[in-house]
Amino acid sequence: MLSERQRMILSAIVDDYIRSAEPVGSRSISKRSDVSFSPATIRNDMADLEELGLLEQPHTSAGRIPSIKGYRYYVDHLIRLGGVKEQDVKRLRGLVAEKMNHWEGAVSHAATIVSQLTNYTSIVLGPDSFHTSLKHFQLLPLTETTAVAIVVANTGHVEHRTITLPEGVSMDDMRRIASLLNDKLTGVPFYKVKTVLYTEVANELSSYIDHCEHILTLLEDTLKEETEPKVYLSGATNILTQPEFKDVDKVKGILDVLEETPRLMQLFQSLSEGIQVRIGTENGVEAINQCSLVTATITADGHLLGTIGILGPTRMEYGKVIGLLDYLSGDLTRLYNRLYK
Amino acid sequence: MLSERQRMILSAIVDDYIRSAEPVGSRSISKRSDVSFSPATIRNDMADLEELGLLEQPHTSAGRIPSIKGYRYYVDHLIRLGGVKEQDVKRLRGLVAEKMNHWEGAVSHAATIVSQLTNYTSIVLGPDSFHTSLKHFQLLPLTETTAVAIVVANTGHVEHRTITLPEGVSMDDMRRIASLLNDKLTGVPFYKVKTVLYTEVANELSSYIDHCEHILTLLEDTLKEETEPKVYLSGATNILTQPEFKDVDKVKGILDVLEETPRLMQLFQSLSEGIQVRIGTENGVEAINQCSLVTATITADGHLLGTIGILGPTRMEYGKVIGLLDYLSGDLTRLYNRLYK
DNA sequence: GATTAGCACTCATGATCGTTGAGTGCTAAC
DNA sequence: GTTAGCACTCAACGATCATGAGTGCTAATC
Repeated sequence: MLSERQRMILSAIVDDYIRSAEPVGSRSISKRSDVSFSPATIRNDMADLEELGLLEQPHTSAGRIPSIKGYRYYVDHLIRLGGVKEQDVKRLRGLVAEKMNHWEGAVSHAATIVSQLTNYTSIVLGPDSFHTSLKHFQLLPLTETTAVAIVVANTGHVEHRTITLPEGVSMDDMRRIASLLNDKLTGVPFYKVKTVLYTEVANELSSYIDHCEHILTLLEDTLKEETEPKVYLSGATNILTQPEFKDVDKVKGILDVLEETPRLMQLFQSLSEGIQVRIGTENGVEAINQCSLVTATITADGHLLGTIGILGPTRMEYGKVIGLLDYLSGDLTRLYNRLYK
Repeated sequence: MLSERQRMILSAIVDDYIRSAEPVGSRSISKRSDVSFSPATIRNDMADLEELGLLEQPHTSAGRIPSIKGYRYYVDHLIRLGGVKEQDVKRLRGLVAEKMNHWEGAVSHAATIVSQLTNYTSIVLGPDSFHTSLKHFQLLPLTETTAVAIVVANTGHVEHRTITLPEGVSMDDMRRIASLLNDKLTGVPFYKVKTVLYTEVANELSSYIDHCEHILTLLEDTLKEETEPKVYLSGATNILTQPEFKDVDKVKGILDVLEETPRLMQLFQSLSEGIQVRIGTENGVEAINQCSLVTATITADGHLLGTIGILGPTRMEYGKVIGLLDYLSGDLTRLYNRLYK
């Protein structure tokens, strides 16, 4: 149980440290206009807060900085959400503007804008395979033995792949296969596609084609890429402007995670709906122990359409970021409804 | 005119500096087993080489490092091309392997492998609009008022975009437009598409549809994306392992260029065929004054199919990199021929 | 005339050491 | 419970100095 004054002090220390990136001393807090206690009083409370694990001291004669637990308390109990600035609203308006008729474009554009407005890194995930289904499958011949397979999802996302026809399978065969796939698979969610492929489709296919397995593997491969959500990244280098990341080696680890999509996806595992904040080690990824990730899900009638994440130092402007994400996720939901309803 | 000994000394300094990243002194050269001159002699030559602008001295009592002009001379006259190592060949083999039947996949995979083998950053450009043509155009309805436009290039590259139908234009109209486009545009190189669109297509279109201009702009927009070559980047963070880039601010500038595709493309302007080396300021881009870029074009019967670039510090292992690119561009050309001939 | 040994000189690097000042914890007074 | 006072701590900074790698020059040697 924290006293009112302790809460105020913790809040002040977090705010100050977020601004300055330097340990905060008792004197500088007592000087604030809204504070009427002497440094000594504040020191006592600071010692208590440190005992509770909410503050840390880099060394004996330095001020205090928030611990991860301290940030957590701040985010859960003390934070004041930042409104979105007038000028920022204007830029975001563009996303739902009349001319924007391209979901993927809007989403990736959102990533860019958010990273610019916050000066952090933004990571945006497209819809996952649980909530997208196959809309259309098509084969376009390129040469006599190659063709482009095109997979369209109900979100308008398109994935493609060049395939080489197996020996003994003609382009005509493939055309028939394509139309069979459209019959059987249209409307099927992607996570079920594999099952349907190996039951219903396999059955019919085996009746008039021999090299069944080979073709099925080929098709499965082609459809698999759709299963993984698309990732849009923006402002990856913003982390370099933060004073606590002046050290190249620290930064390397973080940028490496950003560069490898699978490791990046790991960060987004087991997120619940709405806005979520993960501070430092809470992320469970060694390399970004010193970063926080704020995520917001975009949903329309129960469907997860995507996730927006903002990655910055633990010393992140949580209030501003959460406010922005809250606003943005609403905007994107509206856009989605306009496009696909 | 450099004497034989001066050439040998320059070569030794470049080699040593590439390895160690530290200024090279006269003594360390004279110690090499293949050198039989005293440090004093070497010092005299070093002074001459410095006068010629081929070497530089960080400060009076330090050894010499190559200047940009020095690297240039080295690359043009002294370099010994590195063969490709057995184990590296094995990894590259995978690219042309039977199972690899996907040009874009191979190209992006090549980028990854090269960046790993060299520890530099690799940048791979897909075919540009001068050498690709439209293979197929298709519209797939998503909802009543939206559709996915899919553009397939003769390389197998696919670009897509969700469009909202203009008022008063039915899905049937669009279907007719799509079939008209396929008639008129199939086989047309992308750089000519815009012209054809506004002459031949516009003519016929206006005869049975009113809102002609709006639709044309929409189509032009859709096709435009294909005009810009795709960029694959890999190993962007490798630059962080170089000792001369321990400074975060230096690195930020470089990574920023890599993050923004248009600025990245600027680097590839006006490249001639074959392998080309651009050292430091020769790149003409402020932020990467301290980097070198080695590029190789991939061509098949006169068509530019792509470009592979390797970006590293000016202190780059030119011999190894050039050898690797030479090998790789041959491999990719073979792959292309197998896939599309 | 080219090469080399010898030597004085330069200068970045790194260690040592005292100074400074921000900040703390404790005690005693308010 | 709050605060003034004070001794104490310690990172950061700057000054000073030793070290040594490397140079340029001169004079001797091949």
